[in-house]
Amino acid sequence: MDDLDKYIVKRKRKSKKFSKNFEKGYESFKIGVLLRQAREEVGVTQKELAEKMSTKKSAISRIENHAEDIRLSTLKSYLEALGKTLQISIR
Amino acid sequence: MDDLDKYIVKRKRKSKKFSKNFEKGYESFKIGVLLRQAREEVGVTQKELAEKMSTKKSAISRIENHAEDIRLSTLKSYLEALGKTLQISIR
DNA sequence: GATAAAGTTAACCTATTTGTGAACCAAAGT
DNA sequence: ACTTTGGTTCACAAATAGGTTAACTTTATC
Repeated sequence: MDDLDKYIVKRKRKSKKFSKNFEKGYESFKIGVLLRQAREEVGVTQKELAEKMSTKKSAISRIENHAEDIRLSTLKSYLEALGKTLQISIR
Repeated sequence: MDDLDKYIVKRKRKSKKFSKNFEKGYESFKIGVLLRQAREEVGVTQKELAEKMSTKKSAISRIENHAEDIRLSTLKSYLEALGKTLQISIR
């Protein structure tokens, strides 16, 4: 079981809402996890990232956990602050 | 000169703002053009698309021309209404 | 087990996106 | 010339994302 799986099990225990959203496969949730993974890969804290994005750590946490939707510009800026880029394509 | 090029030349003639945004390479603009291309490829009108998205043709036009930013969910629903899917990846 | 660092959540407020209706333009067909 | 169809733009209302602060929890470190 990898780290992501562990994390999911843990969150499911803690939060009914999280669990339900996860079953439904909400995009919102998935993008949050993707972003968190990207951040942890780079090894930067929410606070550090927040500073680069000129916002607060609480906003980062919200994006990674709660946020129902996200603007494209926010997505881009989150990733660019990590030195990554967003690839978008249409299939 | 392909259709996209022709379209861009035409819009530049008509609109200073469009032209300036295009030079700057705003994401917002590019995504609109991408979406319009996808729609035209499928051969559906703004009105038809709007109906599938439960919205109005004016909203579609705004997304394709004006919109400065867009929500991920809106992007997804636009494309899904065309029978396409959005691929997102992080580099 | 106290302290600090990292993360979560809630509340409030503001900014922005999206819904909507109406007026308008251009092109195409009648 | 009139009508229809597709598209654009504006103005206003409604919905929602994001900024901010503060209190709280968790985890790590001493």
